[in-house]
Order: sequence, then structure tokens, then C-alpha cells
Amino acid sequence: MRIGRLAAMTGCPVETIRYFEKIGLLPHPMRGANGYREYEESQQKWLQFILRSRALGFTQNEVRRLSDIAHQSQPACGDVRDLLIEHIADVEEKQVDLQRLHQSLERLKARCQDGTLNDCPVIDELMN
Amino acid sequence: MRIGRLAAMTGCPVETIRYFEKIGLLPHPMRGANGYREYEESQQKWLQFILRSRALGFTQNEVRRLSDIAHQSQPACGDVRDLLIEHIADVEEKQVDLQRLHQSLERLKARCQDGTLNDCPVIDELMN
DNA sequence: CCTAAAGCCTGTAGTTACTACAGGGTCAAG
DNA sequence: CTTGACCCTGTAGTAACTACAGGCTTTAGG
Repeated sequence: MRIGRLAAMTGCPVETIRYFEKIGLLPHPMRGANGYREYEESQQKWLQFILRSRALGFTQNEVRRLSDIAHQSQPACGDVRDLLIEHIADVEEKQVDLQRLHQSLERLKARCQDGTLNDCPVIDELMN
Repeated sequence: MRIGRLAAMTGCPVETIRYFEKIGLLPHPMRGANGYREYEESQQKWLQFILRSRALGFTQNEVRRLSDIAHQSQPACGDVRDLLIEHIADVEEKQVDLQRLHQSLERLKARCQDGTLNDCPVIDELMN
């Protein structure tokens, strides 16, 4: 399978696939006589693993760690679990941050009333 | 006031102040005979405006728009309000995304049990 | 059989929002 | 008078890609 077909099957842009290879997330595939990359099914699974991990918000580094674990002969489930728990904590932290942000923004909006004030209280609050 | 003092007073790193100037967020300050930047109080307020906007999660582009509005002779409060409402919608969208993410991760973690399984269900789910 | 489009290659530059040097000049204190 | 703190410009690095430029190869239609 050539790169375009892999891209179509996974929904991942061609350039991103080459990029994953370049940074070592995806193993180098075989090359045909013309120099084209030739992928097998195992590499499609590998790519899917990366894409799904990414969809779950794991950073490249975390994906790399996950991937390393996943492709060992004896995957260490405990390590995966640790990574997962760590990541959940990160997500929860971001949720709290966004919550706070949302409150601040709503408070600011309330001061605006209907937006017809002459002296803008938002600008005023940001500036002073 | 020189840049180091401005940095200390606002808590913004020197390099970031220069960066804001470079990208046109902050106006060019006067220069002393030695070529050093010399800031006035109005520019400190301007910087503070940027920093506070940024703390509220506005992107550089949004900060620029806000800043443009704020430094008009007759700030248009309605425009600010529009930007604010738009930004609140963005934040809310991110909150929903994070919520979904959190659920997926928790579901995945639950499948892990105590992390002592031989065949890791997380890897399994990501791969197949 | 030929040509044009689509696909593939490498390598580099752009994105966001900064941070971190490298390599230099200036200034204040001991 | 020298040492250290401060300032300058300009470039490169970060994450995680995306988008060319410039040049091959393959494939489908006429």
C-alpha cells in the first residue's frame, strides 16, 4: 500500500504520515524500486494507534512513550495505566482553568450590559 | 523607565516585551542616547492591557483587535462586547471537548482495572 | 503511443506565542 | 579600572504540524 492509500484509509494527511516517520513515531516503511514508501497492515495499525492516542489529547511525547510500551514483546499495562492517570490529571487541571476563565469572562460581560455604554467597562478594567 | 524595570513591574519577561513590540502589539518606545528603550507610564498601562487580555485566554490576534479598539479616541464598546461573546463561545466549546475527552479517558482507565492485567486493554483498544 | 493529471519524493519555510541564546555594547559600584 | 548587571540585535529553538517548491513516476484517457 502506498502513502496516499494509507492516508485515505486512516484519514491522516500524507504530509502528517511522513512527519510522524521523520520524528520517529512511525517506523520507516519499505521502499519500492521507484523509491515510494510501501506500507503493510501492521504499519496501518501503528498509525491508527498514534491517531487515536492523539485524539485522546496525548502529547507527542506521551504518544511516543505509549507507543514504545505497546510495541514491546510484553507490554507493561501498569505503565500505561500510570500514563493514563497522569494525563487525566492534566485534563482535569485544564478543566479547572477553563472554568475559572469562563467565570471571569462572564463577569466581565455582565459589566458591559447591552454594549451601549459610552465608557467601556471592559477596556477600563483591562487597562487600569 | 528602562525595559528591565518595566519587566519587574509587570511581571512580564524582558524578551516578551521586546517580542510584543516586534509584532506590533506594543508601540515603539522612545530611545535614549545609548539606544536603550525608554518607557512611559502610558506604555506600562498598554502592556498591562495586553497581559490581562492574554490571561483571559485571548489569542494574539484578538488582543490586537481589542487593543486597536481600546486605543481609539472613541472606543466602541459594542465591538468589545462582540469579541467577548465570541471568545466565551470558544471557551465553552473547549470545555465541552475536554468533558468528552475526560469521559473517554475515564472509560479507558476503568477497563484497566488495577493495572495488573497481562493483556493491556488500553493498548488493545487503541490498536484495533 | 503519447500526454496530461495525479501521485510520490526531498527539503525548506510558515504557523502560534513565545523563550533562549550568541555576540556584542553600556553603565554603576567597589 | 574592572567586574557584573543591564541593554542591544538577530537568530534558532519549542509543539505539532501544514504548505509549498522543484522534481521525479505512474496511470488513465484519447
